[in-house]
Amino acid sequence: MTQSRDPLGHLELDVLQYVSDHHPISVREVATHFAETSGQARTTLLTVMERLRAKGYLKRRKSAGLHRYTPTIPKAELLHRMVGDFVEEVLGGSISPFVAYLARTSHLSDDEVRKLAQLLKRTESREQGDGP
Amino acid sequence: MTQSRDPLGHLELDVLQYVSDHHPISVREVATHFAETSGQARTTLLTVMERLRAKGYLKRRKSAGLHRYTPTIPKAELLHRMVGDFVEEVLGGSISPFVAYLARTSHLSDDEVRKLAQLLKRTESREQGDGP
DNA sequence: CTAAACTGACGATGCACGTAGTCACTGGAG
DNA sequence: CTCCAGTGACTACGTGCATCGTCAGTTTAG
Repeated sequence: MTQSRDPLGHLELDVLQYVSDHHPISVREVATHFAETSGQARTTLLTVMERLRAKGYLKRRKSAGLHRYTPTIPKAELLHRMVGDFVEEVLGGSISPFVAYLARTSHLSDDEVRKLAQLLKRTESREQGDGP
Repeated sequence: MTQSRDPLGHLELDVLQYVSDHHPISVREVATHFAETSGQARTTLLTVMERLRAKGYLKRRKSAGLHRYTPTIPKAELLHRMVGDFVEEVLGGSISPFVAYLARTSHLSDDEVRKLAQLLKRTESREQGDGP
């Protein structure tokens, strides 16, 4: 059962994803990246990463005088959780809005939408998950 | 282009959706509902609804001594936006995680996943939207 | 070994949201 | 007309997240 998880803020999420794509990684490296792209200070990233660690999303290991961070769960799992949380909290457990979204953004034909809906029908109101 | 929108908090979202499903509706009615389900005070809902109005998600009209609220955009549009924002901000514009999610939660077969992925292929990296 | 550079723990500020109380206003009951 | 219940504007506070500065401890360059 979708165990309760600490929600993530926007930056926290970005950082977590970046770490997921580059682990193991040091605060400095993450900070450098975000300084260049969004302009935050090193300590901001340090704070965020520590929060992420406190929330259980990251772990770290001291090596050569500094800490290397790695995610506690693989990225695929992370994305899965986030999608699941979104479906659950925002869409109220229904994926229909997704089908509609996909239909619109990808300009599917009525027939394609029908096929898609049918393919996904069993998913409705059937939350479960997490293989090892 | 997905114009910038004020983000919504959890309660704001719930309220907006409830209003979307019951408009036009008064604060009292909304408050009664949330008082029963989640226990908030009337003024809390009033505050939230006014914030929602300030953000442009709701409008109101005085009628028979009180205000009736209605959404400024239809629910389908709202959901579409939220899904779009989620895909954009959290998934970085890629819907692949969704396909993976659907595949896992609905236990699609490899073949079904293949079909689904194919069906949605054109959507990848193709953000657009919003009719007038 | 000493000093410069780097690292991380803490503390502080600002804003958004959830939460709700107070108080003035108003429309309808008598 | 008067008074009460309902309504809404304002104000306020706690918490969470984004943001950094400071400062002390640790490495590493000379």
